[in-house]
Amino acid sequence: MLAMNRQLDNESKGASELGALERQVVDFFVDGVRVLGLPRSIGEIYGLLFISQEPLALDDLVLRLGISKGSASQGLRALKGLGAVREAAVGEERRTYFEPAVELKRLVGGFIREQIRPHLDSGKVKIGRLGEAVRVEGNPERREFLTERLGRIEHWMRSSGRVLPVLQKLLGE
Amino acid sequence: MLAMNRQLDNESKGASELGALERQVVDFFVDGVRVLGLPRSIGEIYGLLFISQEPLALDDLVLRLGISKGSASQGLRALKGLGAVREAAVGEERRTYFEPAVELKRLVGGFIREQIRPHLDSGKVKIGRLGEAVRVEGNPERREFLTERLGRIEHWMRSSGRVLPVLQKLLGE
DNA sequence: CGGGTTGTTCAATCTTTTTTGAACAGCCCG
DNA sequence: CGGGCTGTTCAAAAAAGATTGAACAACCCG
Repeated sequence: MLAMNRQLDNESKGASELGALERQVVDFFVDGVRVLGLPRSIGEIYGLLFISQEPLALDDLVLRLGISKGSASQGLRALKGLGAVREAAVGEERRTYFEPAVELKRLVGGFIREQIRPHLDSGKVKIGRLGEAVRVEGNPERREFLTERLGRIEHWMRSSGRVLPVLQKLLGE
Repeated sequence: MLAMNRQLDNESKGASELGALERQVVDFFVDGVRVLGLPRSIGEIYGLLFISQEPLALDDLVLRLGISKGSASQGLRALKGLGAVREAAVGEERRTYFEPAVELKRLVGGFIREQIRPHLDSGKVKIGRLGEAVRVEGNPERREFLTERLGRIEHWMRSSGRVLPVLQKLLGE
């Protein structure tokens, strides 16, 4: 019944549309996440949560952003995985409400953990395999060159690995 | 005529195909640039240059990677813009040859300059405009909330701006 | 149970981005 | 000039990626 009132309100009063300010904030985050290689819907969801004073449920996102239930569900999952969104403790309702994590440290940490680390790690594996290939290279001059280049990549990866924690620390303030 | 010989050679001897090791390195970079949100062809081009002892010309890339002249041209332009590739001084030939920049510092610097900075800057502009919208918000409680959130974004952006130079320095070794 | 509500999954569809290739601009040299 | 290279541009095609929506699982409560 409560839910129905909410729905009717939204339909009739146009509360489902975003205000100008909300639109701007959402767009800001859409741009933001694009830089990070994440899909638009994720930026929209996070943006709306970010500018909402109250936690929102999946249906709110669907209604106000005009996206599908599927997108909202997947977007929320991804955001939870990144630690960018968490479930909010809201009254006795059955549905779950979400609120944004707003500490830069946490956001950056989640992104590094989910998006950067895995790539660094799989990269290390690939480079390891490459080492084999280089060792069996016949031509000594070529082998020396390859060794140098490969060593350089390894060095890059080590540097990157060392930099990430520093990054997190610096952004933690 | 020379060019024709080259082509015949490539067709007949298969010199145009990548060896196993080259293929692996190219794939490694394809993955790498994808993380950065750059297209596959750019990873291929940089990867092949990286593992080649000699500088390569546009036609070499087309031939060996099996990509179109258009892709090679655009990819090289982007890589030049990033400072990831430079023209190599090669004998008296008319065509221009390219070699990779292999210093992490330079690569990261170029990426920050071309991809990150512009987004940070345009973000700042957008947030500035948002400030206006917040100041005219009628409801004081809402206005206070918005001010807090907006301040948080501004703080994020300042932190990010401060971190970039540190990043570059750390990766410079 | 059974109907209502909340949320998930995934094949099909739509959108966006990348690649292609043909036309062309510029240059060099006979 | 004119023909042969080298490289660029950009509209069209292809590929990659995101979104939709309908089917379905899981729960809750009378």
